[in-house]
Amino acid sequence: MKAPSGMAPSGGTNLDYARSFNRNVMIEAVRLKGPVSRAELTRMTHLSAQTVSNIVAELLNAGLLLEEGRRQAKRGQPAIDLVLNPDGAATIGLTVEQSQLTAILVNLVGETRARRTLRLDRATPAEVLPKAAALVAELTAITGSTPLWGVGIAMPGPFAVDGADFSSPMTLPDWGGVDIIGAFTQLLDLPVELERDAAAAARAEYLYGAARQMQQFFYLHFGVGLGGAYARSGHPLRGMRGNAGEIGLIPARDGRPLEDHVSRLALERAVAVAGADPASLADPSAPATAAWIAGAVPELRRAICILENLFDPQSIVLGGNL
Amino acid sequence: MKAPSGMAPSGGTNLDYARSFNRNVMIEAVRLKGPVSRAELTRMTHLSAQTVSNIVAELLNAGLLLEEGRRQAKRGQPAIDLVLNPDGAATIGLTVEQSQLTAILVNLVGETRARRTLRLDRATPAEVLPKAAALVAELTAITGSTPLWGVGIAMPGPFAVDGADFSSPMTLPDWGGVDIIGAFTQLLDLPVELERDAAAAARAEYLYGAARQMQQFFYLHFGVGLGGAYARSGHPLRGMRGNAGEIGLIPARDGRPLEDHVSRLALERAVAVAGADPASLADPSAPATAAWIAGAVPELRRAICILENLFDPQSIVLGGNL
DNA sequence: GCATTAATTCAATTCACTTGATTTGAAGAA
DNA sequence: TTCTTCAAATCAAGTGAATTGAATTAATGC
Repeated sequence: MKAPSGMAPSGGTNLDYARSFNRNVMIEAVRLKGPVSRAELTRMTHLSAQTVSNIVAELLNAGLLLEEGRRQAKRGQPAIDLVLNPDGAATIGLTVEQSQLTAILVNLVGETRARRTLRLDRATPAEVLPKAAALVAELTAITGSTPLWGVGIAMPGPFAVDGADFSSPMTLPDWGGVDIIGAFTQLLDLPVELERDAAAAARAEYLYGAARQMQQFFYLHFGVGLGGAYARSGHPLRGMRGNAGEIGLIPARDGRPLEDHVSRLALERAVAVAGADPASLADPSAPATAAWIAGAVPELRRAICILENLFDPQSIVLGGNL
Repeated sequence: MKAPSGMAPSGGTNLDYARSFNRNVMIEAVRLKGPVSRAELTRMTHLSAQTVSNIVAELLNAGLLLEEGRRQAKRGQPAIDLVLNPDGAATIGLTVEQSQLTAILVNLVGETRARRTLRLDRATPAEVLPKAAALVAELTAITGSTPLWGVGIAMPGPFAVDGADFSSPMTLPDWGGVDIIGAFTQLLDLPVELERDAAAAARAEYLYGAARQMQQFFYLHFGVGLGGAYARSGHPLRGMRGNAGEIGLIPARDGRPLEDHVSRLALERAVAVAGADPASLADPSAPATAAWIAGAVPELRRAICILENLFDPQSIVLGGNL
């Protein structure tokens, strides 16, 4: 076993890699296609029946799969349905925001088993890293004997780019030259993945939400700002610096960032300027809100047209809190 | 050997697939990194030295690689440089345009060894398919004993979409419901790949042109219209229907497609409207041309800004004939 | 009860890659 | 010249993930 786990960018395959690859394929297949039999997995993966049988036995033994009784068949031996064991493994999701830090413990079917939040004075590395370690330790303690696969970190985008004046009001300060993945990996001693908030949300939609089974889609994330991510087979397009999909920063018709027109921050600002009651934000019939919507919709429509042409996605999925 | 060549969308791996995968990796490595030694390939691919040695022997034997003499080293046994055998294999590129059909025979280092062109009355399947078969047969005859890997077909984008009114002046008529790849595969009895013209051009830039070694880039294709493609590891993003990257169709500030402002067709139209000499098209100091440029540049700048934010590419590569 | 059908498993085999030891070819030192 | 050092490349044996082909299991339908 010489190859690093994962696989080098342009590296070759070996038996070890093929092995773990096929285990992943199998787990993914069960996750996506609900209850399936070994025979169905054989047809889906193009592996031999024997191989599927062996791998399934292994995964059952590891507690990742469960047998769910036989199906009523027409002819032949009835199939045995297999499902994911919801608590066969867990992952931790860590969300870093401007003024708070959230950690959730998620099981294999996307259920949140625990949640912890801490307020932050300012989301600097010095403040975030130790607090994150504490939260992760706390959640790890809960897992007990169920294996913990790793930690997924979501941070507001776009990521700062050294040298370039490439930022938005959403970008976290003080993370400029930091090797974020490296820092967290060393700190937590667990596999770590890092995504922009919108990309992380897109993955969640693919795994457990509206975009399940969607081969490819663009996810529009209405948060405080406006983010987005294109995902194929559940993997968000990252781009050179992890900033692909930042639709909030594309120029609107007036040349300002789209985010200035279509986002919660924009709505809040519009309502404040109109001198309206901040409580009326969510009320589409309030005059200030209605006026804002009238202005935002055409901009959004234009943006969606751009997305359709540049990504040709199967679907555009909307999410966030707006 | 049960798995189909290539690999099923979500299929598993087996020894056969790993084998061909590693051969591909090796060829790609030699192609990209110029002359390399077996030892360097070992480090690049993370395979064992023995495996690399075996595969290289195989590829030398197949005539795909050549040994290029020893290198002057400092210590240790000097390395033997390996390079691609330019004529170890060939591929055919087939370009379908509105009124002509072009086939080129390309060797492993991207040199065109032969070119054939036919005029078309109209690029319908009934007219294109037999003529394409004739051209391919003609070029195949030239190859002699060098293996022919397959045919890459480039067609103007966007591809027609059934039902939707999703087309541009560039789209070929009459190809609506046609299974293009299937038709050509059956006709030519060779592996066939199909891309939009811009995507095909992007692949060429990656393989032999300005984007060599570029992990990811957006390619802007100035043809008659305006096309584009985002490519990662040389593979263009295809989208749901192969139409991803169609930047010519995104709305400009006035709501019309960008292509109406930035393209050769737009320039021709502008010059014609101004009543200027069509020959002055290429002269940037001609008044009509200069006026057109002044209008097109800001639109193009906006588009590039959109690309930067949506794809976060390493670079934007320009190509085409403008 | 017996043939039929399909899912699953048993037993033996295959083969791409790895490991560990060895050989090869050159530079540098005695 | 001869020996040592170093790195590249190869030889020979072994590993293990997957495959193949035959056998087993569990239901339906006659």
